[in-house]
Amino acid sequence: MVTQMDVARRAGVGRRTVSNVVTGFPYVSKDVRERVLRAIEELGYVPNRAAQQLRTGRSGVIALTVPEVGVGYFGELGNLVVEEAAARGLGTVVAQTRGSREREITEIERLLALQPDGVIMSPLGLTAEDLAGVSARTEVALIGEHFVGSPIRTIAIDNAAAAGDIVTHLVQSGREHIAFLGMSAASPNFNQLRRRGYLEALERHGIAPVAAVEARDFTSADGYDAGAVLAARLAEGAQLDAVFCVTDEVAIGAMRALHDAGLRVPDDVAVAGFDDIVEGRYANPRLTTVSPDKREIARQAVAAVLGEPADDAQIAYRLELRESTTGIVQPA
Amino acid sequence: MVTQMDVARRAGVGRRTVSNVVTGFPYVSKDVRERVLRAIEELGYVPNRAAQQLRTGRSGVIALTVPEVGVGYFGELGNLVVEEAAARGLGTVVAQTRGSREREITEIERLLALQPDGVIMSPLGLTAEDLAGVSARTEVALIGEHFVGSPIRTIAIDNAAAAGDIVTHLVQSGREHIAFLGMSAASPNFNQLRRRGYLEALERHGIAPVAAVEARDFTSADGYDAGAVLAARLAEGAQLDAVFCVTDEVAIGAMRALHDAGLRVPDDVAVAGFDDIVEGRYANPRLTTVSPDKREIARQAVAAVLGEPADDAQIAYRLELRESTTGIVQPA
DNA sequence: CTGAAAGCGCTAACAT
DNA sequence: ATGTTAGCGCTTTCAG
Repeated sequence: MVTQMDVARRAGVGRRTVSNVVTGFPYVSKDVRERVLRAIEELGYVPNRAAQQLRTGRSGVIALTVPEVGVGYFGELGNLVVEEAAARGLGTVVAQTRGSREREITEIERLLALQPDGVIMSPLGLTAEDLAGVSARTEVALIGEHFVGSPIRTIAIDNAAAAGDIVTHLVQSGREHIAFLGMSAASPNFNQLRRRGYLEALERHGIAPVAAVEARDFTSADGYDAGAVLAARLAEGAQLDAVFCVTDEVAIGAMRALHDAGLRVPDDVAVAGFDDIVEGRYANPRLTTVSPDKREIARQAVAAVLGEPADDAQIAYRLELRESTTGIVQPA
Repeated sequence: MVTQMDVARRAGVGRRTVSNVVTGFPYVSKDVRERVLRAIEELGYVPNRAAQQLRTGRSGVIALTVPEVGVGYFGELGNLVVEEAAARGLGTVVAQTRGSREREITEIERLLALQPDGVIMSPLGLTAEDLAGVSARTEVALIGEHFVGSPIRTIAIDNAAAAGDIVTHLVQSGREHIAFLGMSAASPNFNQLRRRGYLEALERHGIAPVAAVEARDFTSADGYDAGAVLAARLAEGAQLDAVFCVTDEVAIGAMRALHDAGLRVPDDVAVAGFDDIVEGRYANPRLTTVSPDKREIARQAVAAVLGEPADDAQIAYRLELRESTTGIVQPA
């Protein structure tokens, strides 16, 4: 193994200087820095993480749990977190929890065993108590939804407000029979917030909600099934001209079901989603959705978990009004 | 932070003794061991990984790259590797490569930055040269397919032989027009091996291959599309009574397409897959497949990457003859 | 069976 | 701007 000392000898400098170069300490003459860099290159020196960690007390690794890795909203967010961490010279270890409390707990334990500097979570099944237990052991930041009453730092948009905005958009485009397509009351918090935003917005506009259609979960398949139910009700004469889906994936499934039932989106039924996943941008028709500033969420989550002072409490979002509600095709 | 010294003081023993207890050194009196354990418990002592690593030179972490995590064959295998490693007290960091060489390289770099004790890979796009580069930097074991001409330790079944066995099963159940459904020649090695096994078996039985149908990739969607092509050919009068699919996922998609086209499996067309993923066991009809001993693959891969002496070179497999080729329903 | 002590490779306080 | 040095927490040789 090549050590700092070897590099120092090769470059004809002190060990301290090598450390300075490696850690980016400013006061090193250009000439010396280059000599050191060359020696590092020639020797193939790689700093020993264990030694760094022992010395600094930081492992340079953060942990991340998401329900699904590499797919949909959390997949995109996860990649951004990994990128953001990498940009700060941090490694990221990721675990996929599938949203069940049990798996969330076992995966967290696995991650904690690696003694990361902090963990970013998108818990779906964990209780406030579980979270308190974890945050007693390491730095924690939550993304995606606020845990009511939890003191843990949380990075999220205002889900209810965003849901309200998109419902308002539907109303203003002349829709009058707007259904919510999501999970039931006993669902993750974000689902409830989005549903509440939907209900409150309708109330503000003096419009009665259409009987809700329940999705089992948040996959496209669930959206498809629920969309099929919706189509059947329409065929039976129910009034319906718009659907607000709890996530883009559900919306994409629902659009497919409506299409299969011979309905046109948005001519017969407008469809809106939430999260702005890439699949929605390339769906046919392109999906109207709420677009949270994911990069900013990732940035703040990493900052939060490193104990950096809080930025803004709330993350920005904007409406992406696309073909599935407007009928207007725009380039992706 | 609670250190070994704290525990030693609390238990009224030397530091060495604490270390002995923690590392499972045998010669510690039962009495002392219990005192130490109690002190550890009371103080909430957790050994510092960085210090351990610095001392022993081992990080206690292995890395794993798979094309997809948590889904299908590699998902199941990945979970088994994680389990196997955990049983040995090792952590596992996993990266998903999606099978492209580019992603494989970036993900490997990310993992290597964590300085794991070794890496287990299922490379799909890497060249032998890439692999040599990685194995120069750390212990490497390959799973899933043999890289021809690579000296790197590989854990795999005999893909060609297994493919031959399953084709022989099809022939012996009276099928005469057997198609291969997989990728083209310019495909990952395992695809080529399975295809070759198929061709050689047919030749042995004196049966001409049916014009191959090409799948774009190894997803169920690809299988569905290819299956639809097959169904169309059949409708046009082509001779076909069996399909051997390169993977279970492709087979499941193909079965769905055949079903949608009004064909019965296995009455009209028998379908066989490869890998024995759980979805196949619950598919309708249940899928005949080659079942590699995944647990053993995981075990040997972990052993190999830790530099333990080689076990058996070749992993066992067996044929799972199920409804999709036999017509006989058996409990899953 | 247990204690003393060396030292893994690195960073940072201190000195120059 | 660069050199000297202590010590992070642990495992392990060497003595007892």
